[in-house]
Amino acid sequence: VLAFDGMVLADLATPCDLFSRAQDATGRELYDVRVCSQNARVVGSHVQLEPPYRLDELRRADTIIVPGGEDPSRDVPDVLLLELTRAARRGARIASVCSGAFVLAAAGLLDGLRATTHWLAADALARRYPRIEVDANVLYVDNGNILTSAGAAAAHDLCLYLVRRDFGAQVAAYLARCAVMPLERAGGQSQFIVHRPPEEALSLAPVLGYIAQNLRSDHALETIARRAGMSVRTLSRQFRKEVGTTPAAWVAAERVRRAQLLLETTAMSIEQIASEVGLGSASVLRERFTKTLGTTPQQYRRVFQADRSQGSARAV
DNA sequence: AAAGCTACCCGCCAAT
DNA sequence: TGATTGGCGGGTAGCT
Repeated sequence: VLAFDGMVLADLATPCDLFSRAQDATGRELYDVRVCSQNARVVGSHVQLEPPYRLDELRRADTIIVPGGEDPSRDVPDVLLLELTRAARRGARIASVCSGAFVLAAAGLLDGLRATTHWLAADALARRYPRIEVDANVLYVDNGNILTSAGAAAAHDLCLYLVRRDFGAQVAAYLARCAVMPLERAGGQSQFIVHRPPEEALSLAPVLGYIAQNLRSDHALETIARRAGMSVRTLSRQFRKEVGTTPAAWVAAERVRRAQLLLETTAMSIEQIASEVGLGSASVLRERFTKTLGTTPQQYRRVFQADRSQGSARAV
């Protein structure tokens, strides 16, 4: 994990905490986390740090995490960019958090790739580096060895994703539980972007509420449109504008989210839950579940319920 | 797992 | 003239 003057503390701390807490079934630590910096002392706006490693550590790292800087327009030292490009050339995995994408961009690592950053900085990134395809809607983007993620909390999502990639959903799910985080958040950044003033944003709220209350029943696009008092086409557009997704996608996500809740808090059978959330059968639930969360319902339940019965001896 | 089919999404355009 | 709406249809994601 790279530290540099002016970095955002949380962007640095989150990967450190999450990765170092990752362990397999036998309790073995899965990552060797090292914080490195150019100089012995790093100045943040609230703390001064003395990271134990220097930049040459970047030559050994399998994965390099680059935090965001408080001022993205501030130039990072050339030597740092040099080490990053060098690391990229030898095939190291490099991931940025928040405005750390600007550092990767400055090193030329994002040219021609899809990337994300904090939604407030997305325009600036796109303007400054036209060769990057900036997507402000997602929490993170995976290009294989080059990854970028959105604002501070998305560091959680990114790290959990990496752990899942490296060691599987079980390990990641345990970590998520420790951090009191969902394994995967649906909806991307767009759910946090304010699309319009609050009063107006309410226009779809009653319909959304109704659907959430009646998940069991069928929610065809046309039915929703009628309930909202607008045409199908207009509903689709309004939905995109206010909610950030499409109606069908939102309903589907809502069903899975409710299923998660029921798995965590009840002893209902998978079949019962499927019908409760409006999914045709247990197999449909299963498929939707693995597709969006990367775990099976049973696994999810086991992991999240085990926590309750054990107490939280290992929790934070 | 494969396949057919339905419903959805979204670009486009005309109407308001 | 610009903004919004509603309908159409092709391509397709997802359900049975």
